Order: sequence, then C-alpha cells, then structure tokens
Amino acid sequence: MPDRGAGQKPTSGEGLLFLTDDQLRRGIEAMFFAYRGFTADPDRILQQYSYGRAHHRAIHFIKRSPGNTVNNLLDILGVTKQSLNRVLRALIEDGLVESRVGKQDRRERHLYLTESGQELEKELSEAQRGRMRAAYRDAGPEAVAGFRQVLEQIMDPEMRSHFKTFKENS
Amino acid sequence: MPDRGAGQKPTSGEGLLFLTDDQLRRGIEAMFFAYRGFTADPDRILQQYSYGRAHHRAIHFIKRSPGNTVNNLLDILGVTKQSLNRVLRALIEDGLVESRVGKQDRRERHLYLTESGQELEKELSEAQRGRMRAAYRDAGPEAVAGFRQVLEQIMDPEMRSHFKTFKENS
DNA sequence: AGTTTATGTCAGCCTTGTTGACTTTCCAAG
DNA sequence: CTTGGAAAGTCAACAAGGCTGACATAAACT
Repeated sequence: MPDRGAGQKPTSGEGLLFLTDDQLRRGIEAMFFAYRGFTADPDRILQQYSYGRAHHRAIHFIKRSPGNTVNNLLDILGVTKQSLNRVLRALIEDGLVESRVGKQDRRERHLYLTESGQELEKELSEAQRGRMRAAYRDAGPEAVAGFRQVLEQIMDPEMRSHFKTFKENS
Repeated sequence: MPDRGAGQKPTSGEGLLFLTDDQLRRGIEAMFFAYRGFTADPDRILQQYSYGRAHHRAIHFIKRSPGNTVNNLLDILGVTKQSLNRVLRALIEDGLVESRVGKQDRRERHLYLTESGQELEKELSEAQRGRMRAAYRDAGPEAVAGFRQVLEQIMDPEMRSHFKTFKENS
C-alpha cells in the first residue's frame, strides 16, 4: 500500500506527524468503529420497543429542548419532514410524545415528552451515557477536552452553531 | 430539565466535573453532529456514482488491507454476507473491485481494488481526509491524541482489537 | 464418504431516507 | 377582509441498506 503522496511534506522538521495521511486514516477508522459502539447499546434497547435510531434521535432532542417546534427539530436532525413525521406520528400514537398547538402561532406544534416518553428517554440515555462515562473515565479529562475539540471541528459549521446554542441553553 | 440524578456524586471535591451527565450529553451530541460532517463529503461524491456509504466502507477496507477475504471483511464491517454481497457484486460488476480465488484455500475469495477502484477510493478518502486534516490542524496534536484515545474507549472490545491490528499492519 | 466452511444467491421484510403533489390551518400584509 | 405564503400534515412511490431464512456449490477437513 504505497500512496504516501498527499498531505505529507515534512514541512519543517517538527511535529506535524499527526497530520500524515496515515494518522488521518486512523482517525477515520476510529470514528467508524467508535460510532458503531456509540449506537450499539441504545439500538439494543430500541429493538425491544420496535423503534429505530430515528426514534431515539427525536426523543433525545425533544428531551433536550422541550417545546421545540417541528421545524426546529427538522433543522437539527437534518432530515425531511416526511421522514420525521413518520417517526413522530408513531411516538405520538404510542403516547411517548405530546404535540401541543402553539399559543402565539397556532400553526406551530410544540413537542414534549410524556411520562412514558421520559421513561424511555432515560433508559436510552443512561445506556448511552454508561459507555461514554466509562470511556471518559479511562481516557481522562484532557483527552476528553481534545475529543470534544476535534469533534466540534469535524462538524459542518451550521451544526456547530446548533451545538453551541445547545451548550448555552443548558 | 431536572434529572441530575445518575452519575453525579461529587465523589471528592476534585475535578470529576467532566463526568457529569451534562458533559456526557454534550459528548453524545458532539458525536452525532460530527459523524454527520464526517460522512458528508464522501456522501456527496458517492451520489454522483450512485453508490452509498456501504460501498464506501467496502472500498475503504479493501484498500486498507488488499487481499482480504470476504469473511474477514464481513467481520470488520459487522453486516451480514447478504448485505455485503449486494454491495460487492455491484463493485465487481462495475470493475472497481477484483475477487481472486485463494491459492491455498480455493474456497476463499481475496479482494483487491482495480485501477478505477483505486481512483474512486482516492477521491473519497481525499475528501474525507481534507475535513479531518483541517480539524486536526485546528485542534492541535494533544487534542488529536485525546480524540483518538476516547474513540478507542467507546468502541466495542472486538472492534478495538480490529482497530489495533490495523495499526500494527501499517 | 460425510461434515464443515466459505461463498454466493434468491426472496422477502423492515427502517429510514428521498421526491413530489396536495390539503388544511392560520398569521400577517395589502 | 381578503389573500399570499408559511407551517404542518398526509399520501404515494421509491431507493439504500440493514435483516432473516433457505438453498447451492465448491473445497477442505476428518
């Protein structure tokens, strides 16, 4: 496997070795394998309720900012309204999510988790946090800071702003 | 949004603040948003060839260790053979991947990228590396080390061993 | 000779994404 | 007060890419 061409250049004798194509490739594979682990535990739980990852994402972000409109959620999740609607309809029918007509603008629907919605959310997020907590603990606070820093750079700028908005909200 | 119950405990007055549920939630959302960015550029390219992410993954890992058997690839990708086969068949028909009968064990098929396979791989990986390189550069080497460390902890152990095996191979 | 292994393939199902077309509701500007 | 357009919901159709189950073949192993 040759192909050492691209971003190599020993620009100056110093420590830019972390920018070699090989290092980047490792980062890419790490993202791939880690994301699988990241979703594995919630996926197992969701299966028992015959829900999918899409339901988890909706539940997460409704819990995250209750009262959000559908349009807002659409923006965050980056899917079409038809796609979200299918998921949302199931969650509403099953009594996990409540959709309230807006007071100022009555076209808008504001989304909230019901009691049982909160329960499922807790089950899912506790499973996911469990793994994250173990990873964080093993890696230590400096590693975690780096982790978050790199992830933030990988995001699309719009998503970065979503992410940052969330931060402030908390 | 209360729910501060779970992993909190100010165990000792010191700096375990990075293990709070809130910090974990931020890490979780960072993973979600970052993964979207991570796949965005290759996805755009793949669309032009009417391929999907599954094709990208296959191409990546064939490039990564040429001559690998189908079974091996199955293990790494964590999908069923039927699922992989569909993707592999397309890539072989389109002349991007070559499948050679094993010499010792003639039941095995060993997979290689053809010339055009290499070309697409290069286009895809350069796009993906571009974003990663920018992220790495902005975050700096210490952050990158932490990033990789945390990701490795998030993986399932089997995947971690896959990942480490790859490291040594390079 | 019989069993196991590696691979491929057919058929069918599910989730979750997409587009496009259309309706209903309802705010707000003319 | 009417009308334009935004927000939301719905229907239909489709595609990618997961899955299971059943079965076929060739080769290797015992």
